[in-house]
Amino acid sequence: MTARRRKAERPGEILEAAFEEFSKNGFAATRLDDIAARANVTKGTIYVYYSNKEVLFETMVRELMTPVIAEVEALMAMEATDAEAVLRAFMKFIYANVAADRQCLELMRLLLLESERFPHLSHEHFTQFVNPMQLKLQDCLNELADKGLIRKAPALSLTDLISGPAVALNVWRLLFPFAGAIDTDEHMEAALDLFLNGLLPRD
Amino acid sequence: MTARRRKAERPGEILEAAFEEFSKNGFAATRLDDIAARANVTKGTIYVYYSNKEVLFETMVRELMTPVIAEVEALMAMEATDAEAVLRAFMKFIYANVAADRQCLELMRLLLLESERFPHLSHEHFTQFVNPMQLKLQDCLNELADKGLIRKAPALSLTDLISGPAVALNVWRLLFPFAGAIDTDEHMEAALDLFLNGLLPRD
DNA sequence: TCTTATTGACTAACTAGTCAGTCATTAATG
DNA sequence: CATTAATGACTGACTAGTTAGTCAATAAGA
Repeated sequence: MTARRRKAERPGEILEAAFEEFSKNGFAATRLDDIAARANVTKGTIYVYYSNKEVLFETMVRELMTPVIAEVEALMAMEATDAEAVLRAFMKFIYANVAADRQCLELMRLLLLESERFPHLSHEHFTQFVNPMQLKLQDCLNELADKGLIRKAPALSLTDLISGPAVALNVWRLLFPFAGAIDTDEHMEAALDLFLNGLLPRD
Repeated sequence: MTARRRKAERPGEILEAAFEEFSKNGFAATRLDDIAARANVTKGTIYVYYSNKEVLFETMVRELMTPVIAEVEALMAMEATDAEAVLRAFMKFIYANVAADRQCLELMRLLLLESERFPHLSHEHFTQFVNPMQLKLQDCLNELADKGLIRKAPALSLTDLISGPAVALNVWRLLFPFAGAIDTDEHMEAALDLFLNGLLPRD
């Protein structure tokens, strides 16, 4: 491995190690020496690439947020012609970006955890990801309701209900990792069916 | 204020202060001196009542959990004779214990936050509160389905979907306190209607 | 040889936990 | 009732340990 190659890879390796350590212990309880050890460097090296602990943390969290934000664009093309299709697309998107892998999981934990120290991180996440999606979903639901394709239910004004199952699944996994694994697709299909048809019998 | 009266009130005052500081900064980033200052004592006094920082934290969290656990008993008497009544009772209970006040809110944040350092706390919360409730809800849903009062939907095997809205509301408030306030009752009624009737039009 | 990534020993600051001492209150004594 | 002794809640200065951040020295590649 040449020195140049190492230099190109170091920042990523350090971010990876930082993710593991920060998501295990949170910002304050994580030692830079531990991150360094996990990345197979020493603390000094970290300071070559990141000016301090806070910058390292923020960079790491932003790294987690990037792929999420990129996908929002695609969703904006959605047309409200079929209730199930719209709902399925949104829920797929939400599950994929909230409850899909450990990185999503830990992103939420970190945002919750450090919202006091890094308030602008959750604010960014809101303006770049959550809010645009909610607004688009609101539009679609309104349009579907106007066309008579869905009921004019009180839930229509609370779009967060649609993302509820994915968020709750995430929290469940974070809080109770010892409880059995839940299949993400099954969870989503169940939620979708519940939202479309409700529990009361249909004739 | 006599010395004896002070002695009776100190532990509670310290717990109160500990709640404020810990929920603001988490375990590691909270200074005992700050807790002491908030409780209008000095650090030494804290050690008169609590043997160390971890014990103080655990005592404080358990204090938050007690009222929640006490209420579970009442729910166990529920009979599955009416779908809406059952669902409303459960959701009322869940919203009341998950999203009602700041203490519920912060309890969840703290459990999420410190699940690595204090795993037995979330485990306790699970066995004493979450799991009993889920089992009871499962029973009720099964019975309602057997009686034909609700559809045999896939959601029936995923009882966490029912608590989803309350959990999601909680997360929403923790993550995005800057977003406008959401009325808890309205939220619950919307969720209830969504769960019972679904979005698709009914004839 | 020269450049540059990396090291690791160092410091400066911070904080959990300790403990000898203070002082207001209460109880005992004359 | 007045004085003294005992109590125990509380203090705050101190120690010991930890960790973010620095920088002169080193080693490895070009």
